Amino acid sequence: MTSAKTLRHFQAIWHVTRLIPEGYVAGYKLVADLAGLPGRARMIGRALAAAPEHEPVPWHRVLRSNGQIAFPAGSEAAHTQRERLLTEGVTVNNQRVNMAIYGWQPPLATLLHELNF
DNA sequence: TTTGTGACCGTAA
DNA sequence: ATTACGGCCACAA
Repeated sequence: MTSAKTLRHFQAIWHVTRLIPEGYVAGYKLVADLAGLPGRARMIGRALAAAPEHEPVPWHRVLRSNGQIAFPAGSEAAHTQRERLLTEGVTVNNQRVNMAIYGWQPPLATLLHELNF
């Protein structure tokens, strides 16, 4: 199973993901950075896939840094993610979201707190 | 143990 | 706009 260390990382990732407001999105890199895992964006997808159901995590608000839905186009997961985003008012064109419009900018206070400054 | 595979990213052609 | 590469690392085989 997952080591204790990995579980702590996953929990940090779930925590950060829950900070993303409804109607906004964030890239895997930003989530990794805020979770204290710089350079380890690949870990985010794994963590979100393993997110507990009873304490929901808004995984659909996490995209590639360029705004693309990471799941293969046409896949079931990509469909679900698009649906959830549209429900929250986030426009999706061609598997892609305009980050300049919907990209979440963490407040400075949040940055300082999450990065332990 | 080693290897291959991702819900990735930045850089450089 | 696209492709290629190297870095990243948990996980399964």
